[in-house]
Amino acid sequence: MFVRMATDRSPRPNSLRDFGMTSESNPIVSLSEFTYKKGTEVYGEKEPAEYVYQVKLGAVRSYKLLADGRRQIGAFHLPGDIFGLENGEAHRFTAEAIVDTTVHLIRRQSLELVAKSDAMVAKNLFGMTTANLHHAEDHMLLLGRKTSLERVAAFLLEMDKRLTAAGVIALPMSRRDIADYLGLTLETVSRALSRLHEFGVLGFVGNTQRQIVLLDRLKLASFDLQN
Amino acid sequence: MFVRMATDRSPRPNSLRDFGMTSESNPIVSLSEFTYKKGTEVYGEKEPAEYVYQVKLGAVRSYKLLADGRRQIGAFHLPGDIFGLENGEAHRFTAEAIVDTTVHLIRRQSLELVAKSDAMVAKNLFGMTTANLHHAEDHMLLLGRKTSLERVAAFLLEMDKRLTAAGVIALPMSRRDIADYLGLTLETVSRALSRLHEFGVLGFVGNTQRQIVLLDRLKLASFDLQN
DNA sequence: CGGGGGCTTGAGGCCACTCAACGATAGTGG
DNA sequence: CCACTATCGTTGAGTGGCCTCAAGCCCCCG
Repeated sequence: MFVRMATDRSPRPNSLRDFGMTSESNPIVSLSEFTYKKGTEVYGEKEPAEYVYQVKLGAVRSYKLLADGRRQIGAFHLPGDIFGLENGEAHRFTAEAIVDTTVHLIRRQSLELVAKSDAMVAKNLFGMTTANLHHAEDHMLLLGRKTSLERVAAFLLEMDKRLTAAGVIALPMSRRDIADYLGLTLETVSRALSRLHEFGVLGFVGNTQRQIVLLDRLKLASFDLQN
Repeated sequence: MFVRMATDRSPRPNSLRDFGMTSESNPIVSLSEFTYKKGTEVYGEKEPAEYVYQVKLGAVRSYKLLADGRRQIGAFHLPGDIFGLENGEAHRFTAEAIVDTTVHLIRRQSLELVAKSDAMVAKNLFGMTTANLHHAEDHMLLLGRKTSLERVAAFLLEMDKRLTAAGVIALPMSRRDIADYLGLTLETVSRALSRLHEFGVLGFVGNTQRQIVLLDRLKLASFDLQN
């Protein structure tokens, strides 16, 4: 953890805008870039939260483990997403790169410093925490009360919104990751996808099973009972 | 909803301290008191969030429903707890009084006004949202990966921390409420409690099944695999 | 071209759910 | 104060949805 290779200083910290900063307003805040190899840890649960991250390219999973190895993924972080933002001292999840992933990172300390004087930044940090809360609240409903088919349908709809390009959902994560996100086993996820395929709701692109095209978004949505 | 009887103005708004205000610093903010009868709705999901609430006496459940009636309770609010705090415009859950419940309520508008000028208050609001997020994160792990026995054990340990008086856990909620909180059925909850009783981990007080005494807290904790 | 990881599919098992009966309790109204 | 009723909780029997275990295929990658 925290084994970091040479990083290049980003000359134009454009994604500071996501915290509510323009490049002119706060040229003090340093923004670094770093690439994690597939499967490596970005930070561990209960480690001190020193940085906040934004995915530039790739994908990250945030998860908790039980003592016997059972895993619950709380969220996937995709390009543009900010993760690792904590209010307390330590991280609440372990974060791992699902594929080779490039992130922007910013010292938490400097971010807090700016937030103290810039209300706009503080408001944006609050908004991000709120968004995380909303996602967790919706996910509790899924984990507590939805069937396997409903969970997988909901997952596809979420991914469709978040990472579809050219009509194709290019999933970066494995069936096991999906299963641990949805509170299922990988076999159950696979079966649910097969069923949706049979129903003509989705199709697979090429030879890989990670590229999915939604053929009938409306029908898919009907499998995920909304609240 | 929002059928409100005569409320008496509280002369000493002592619980404003929970937002980081002393009674001297902000005598402007009005704090009302109101009592909801058992089973009545405090607010509904997607209703505009006009007030923030603090439980003075009683208990409240916050839940989401699926279209077919499946229910997921996200949290129980017990005396001292603040609930209904939203960043967005609308409530994310429906809130109902589990038993006759007295709350303090404060206009959201006035709270936001104070937060704008008082950093301490703003920080406390942020902290409350963070606490809610942490609870939801832990609950995702429970709902996604724990067995029925582990869930019930975790529930008892949570309630033990939050509402034990004189060594007795006086549960305000029914088995159905517990089940909908834990993502189980009421029968499964009942069976789990019976098993824990057989194991000598807990006992029931009196004739009611809502008063529980923990006989072996350590053994109970061993049933809930920690992460 | 061999090895390994990822995915699918099948067979069987088990844990939690469903359905049902029953007792106890609390609330209601005569 | 006592039926009457509704609600709550427990327990049993049986079912079923998801899990477990296993085999086999495909693809990637050395």
